[in-house]
Amino acid sequence: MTESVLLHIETPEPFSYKETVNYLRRSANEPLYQVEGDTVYRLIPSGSGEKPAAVEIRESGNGGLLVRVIGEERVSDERQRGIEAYIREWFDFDTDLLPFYEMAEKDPLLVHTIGRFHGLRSVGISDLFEALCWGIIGQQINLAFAYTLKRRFVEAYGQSVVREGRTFWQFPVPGIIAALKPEDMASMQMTGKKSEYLIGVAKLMAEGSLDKQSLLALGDFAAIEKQLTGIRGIGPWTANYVLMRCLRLPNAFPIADVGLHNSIKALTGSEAKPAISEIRRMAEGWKGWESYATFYLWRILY
DNA sequence: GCCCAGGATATCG
DNA sequence: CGATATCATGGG
Repeated sequence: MTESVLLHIETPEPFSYKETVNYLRRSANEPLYQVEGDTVYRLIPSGSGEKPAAVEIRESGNGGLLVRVIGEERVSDERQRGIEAYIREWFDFDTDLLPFYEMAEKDPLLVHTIGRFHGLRSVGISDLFEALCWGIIGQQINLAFAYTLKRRFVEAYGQSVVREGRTFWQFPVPGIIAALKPEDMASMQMTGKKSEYLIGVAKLMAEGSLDKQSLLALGDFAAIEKQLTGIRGIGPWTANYVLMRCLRLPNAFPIADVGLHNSIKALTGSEAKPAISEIRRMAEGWKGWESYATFYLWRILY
């Protein structure tokens, strides 16, 4: 085994590592992390100029997470803090789940999910470009195919490092995608529209007119949503998906999501998928927790 | 072969 | 403004 450094990260209450890994395991085609047994491997970006850290994450025997930084014999305190902060954000450690559970206990749709997935936290997508691209890629196609496209996209335009025989992929940076033409992505079965949207978003980010910090600085939910939906290829669903997974706004709500509809349909035993107006009624008690409700409902089917 | 998929946009009435 | 057509490709 190569040299490595071990870090320990405290976990909040409640938190289920098992449910988190179950979520991460849902596609074997996920290119940005790998799950083997109960161990997770991925790259974690570092500060400007520094190379990303290749890490192995598992559950520590006496609570908490054990993170092994692979291939580094020494990791500065600052780098350690960066890795810890990344993981805390990825698994949403700073949210107090108890109010959500109190609300969900009285909700006919959510009550079953919070028992079944107890301790699951909303897994995030820290990188804005990745979150936007993943939303665009996932539009109107089934998830299995979406993962196939994502893998092809990452392996075609992303960078990778090899540690201990394992390949770690990094999501492509906007500058690379901004220089492409839609035809370049045709061979990976990316449709013309998706390619066009991906390149458009990449250009905005590469030229500096779109970034996570500026969006968050807008403060107001509606203002951020409006800025996103003003971008070609980003409608209400994608905007709310990104607000939820990347900007971590608790009231983000991709209400038009087909997966959400199918989960509700299954839970209610209904013949047909619910109308948007019905969902809006069912979600009246979710105020401030729409994002978590959606994440938990997704877990029923995916 | 058919229906559906973690939608968005353009167009029409 | 709300409804409808079109896109575009694989999964099951």
